[in-house]
Amino acid sequence: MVSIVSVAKVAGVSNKTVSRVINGEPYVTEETRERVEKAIRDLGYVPNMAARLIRSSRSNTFGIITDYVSTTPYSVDIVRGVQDWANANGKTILMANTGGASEREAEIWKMFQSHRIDGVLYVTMFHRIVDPVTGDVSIPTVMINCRPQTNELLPSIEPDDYQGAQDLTRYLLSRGHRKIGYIRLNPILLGAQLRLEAFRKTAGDFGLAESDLSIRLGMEGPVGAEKNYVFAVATEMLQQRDRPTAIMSGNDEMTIQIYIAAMALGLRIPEDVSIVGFDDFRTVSLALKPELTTAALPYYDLGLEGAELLNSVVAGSKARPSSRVVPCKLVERTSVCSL
Amino acid sequence: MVSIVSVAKVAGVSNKTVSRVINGEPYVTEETRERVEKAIRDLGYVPNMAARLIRSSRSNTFGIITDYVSTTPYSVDIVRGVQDWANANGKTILMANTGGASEREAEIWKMFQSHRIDGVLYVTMFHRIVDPVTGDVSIPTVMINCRPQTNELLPSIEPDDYQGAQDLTRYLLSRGHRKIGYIRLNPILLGAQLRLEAFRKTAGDFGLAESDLSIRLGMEGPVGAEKNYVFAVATEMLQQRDRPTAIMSGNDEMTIQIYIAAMALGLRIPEDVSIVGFDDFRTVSLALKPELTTAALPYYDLGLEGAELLNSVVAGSKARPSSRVVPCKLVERTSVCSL
DNA sequence: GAGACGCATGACAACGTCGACATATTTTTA
DNA sequence: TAAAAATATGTCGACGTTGTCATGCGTCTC
Repeated sequence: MVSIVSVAKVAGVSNKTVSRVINGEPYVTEETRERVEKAIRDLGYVPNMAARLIRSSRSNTFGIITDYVSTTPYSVDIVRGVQDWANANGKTILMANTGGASEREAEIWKMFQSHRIDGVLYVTMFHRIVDPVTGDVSIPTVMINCRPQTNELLPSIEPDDYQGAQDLTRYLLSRGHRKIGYIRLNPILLGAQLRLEAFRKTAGDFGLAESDLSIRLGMEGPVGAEKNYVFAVATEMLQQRDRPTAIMSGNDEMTIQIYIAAMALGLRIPEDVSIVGFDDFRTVSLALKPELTTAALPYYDLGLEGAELLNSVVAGSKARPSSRVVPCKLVERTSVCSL
Repeated sequence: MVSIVSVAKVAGVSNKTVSRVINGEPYVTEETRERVEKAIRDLGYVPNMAARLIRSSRSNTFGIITDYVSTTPYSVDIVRGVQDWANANGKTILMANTGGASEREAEIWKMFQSHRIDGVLYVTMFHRIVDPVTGDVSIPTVMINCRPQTNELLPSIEPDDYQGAQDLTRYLLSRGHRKIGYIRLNPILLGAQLRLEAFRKTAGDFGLAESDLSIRLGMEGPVGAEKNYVFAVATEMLQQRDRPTAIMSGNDEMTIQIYIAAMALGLRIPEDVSIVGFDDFRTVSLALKPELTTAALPYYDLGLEGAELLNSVVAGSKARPSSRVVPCKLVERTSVCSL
């Protein structure tokens, strides 16, 4: 493998001078710089990060530790956000995935440490409360899409589920809907509670009675092996004499079943029932006809800002706000009509 | 940072002995071994990979380079497969994502080289023909879900789209369907051609005439900005007097629109139209009611086997078959009826 | 014209680990 | 019981890089 020494030999300078050129340090004549650069090109020299790390003990690498990538397609965008940030800022990304196993998690932290990672992004695929199992390894960490339970507060970045659901509820209210159904997400998800709470509160504040709200559970059970009641629940809800004029759904995925339930009953969307989702999972929200009005979860931004935040934590700026929340954006399409 | 030297000092042995313990080498008394292990635990020592690499020039790291992770939720499972393999075999994974930009791609190869990566997994999110832009960097490489165009044959692993579509077609034929509609994937995808070809050939061999097949284009245009005709095309197809009794869809995602089109016309699935998808993208295939019969793309296995193959390439076993194909599995659910 | 200064370069050590080789101790063998 | 072999441990240097310090040379200042 071609090293700094071979470059130095070819360029007829000391290896330190080559190092200077590589790192753009001052005090190198234009002429030597060119000679060195030519030698680098000719030999196809590429600096060895490992050697660099060993000297400087800064790896310029962040680790991402995720729970269930890809069992769920949702929040992969977080990872993309992180990668784009890393790319733009010359950092490298080491990725590992627990699959939900906590033994595995401790191993990963150890592995990260053995690579002398500068910081860790702890990413969950569902918005939830978790405690990282670090196995007595301590590396600067930022939590994305989740929040630590214990008080050893790690900084975190989360989506604003509450505000998203609030916006959607207000949107429905502003279109004149007064009887609204709500099909709940799996309650083990933090978003489920926040969204429901926002719905209840907003509708209540507006003046709707509990009886105007038809709230039903759509899913429950452990992640990856949920029981799914959505279709049945939606069918039931829409068969009521006094059926809601709009249904709000825990997420976009669930709206597929709501659409189908409605259509099977001969109801038109949105003329007979309006439907809104949550997430803006475009594979679904754009495939449904009429296209789905929903609240976009800011996954990509979560990743981007999480990396940024981690970077500042690593750089030593402390006294950071412990938790930051990123708003959801209402995406208006055509699944809601005005009454 | 605690190093092998500090451990040696605490345990009262030479650093070489510590090294021996860490690497499980023979010729260490049980007693010293225990003393060293205790010191390691007490100090929380973790070996420094960078230093190891610098000595042995084996990084034990694979790089994954992907095009569009997460613009599309499909093939993230490939990545999971790779990660699981890496995990089981003590390898580390460095991930980078081009976003489709080839300048970026060359940078990534350079970055990989600077980390002295052992091998690269070149992963595309759609089955297609590509030429890696390595920028004169050469590292052992395996292509997953794609195949190189030029003759500088890199080993590759691909899904068997042809066989998958063949199985689905046979399945429909065996249920008595004799007029079958087909809504095509975006033709820029390799899978689109293979699947269509298999459909045509299988139906033809069975004895169906071209006129029994109603083949229409569902999508076209550049990835990420496709034009989507599926809903319109499906509606049209189902309004024909002589409409097909079954529709085969380019992928599962498209079937959402087909379901909705059918239901909007008052047709029942599967009594009035049978529908099959492709991919087994479970967010869709399980959410649809009736649940979708489809062919599962072996993404996870692609990743697993790709990593395995790369490993053997790196280890120097050459003369490998240049391209391996992994079969798709037919997943029977309830969206098809027998006539 | 002598010291001070700025620039350009080089020599060398050190980072953490492990391979090659050396040495010390014990066990086996003839 | 001496020589040979096996076991246990240590010394030292090298991997590729960069930080520290030293050196050489030209220019400026008083």
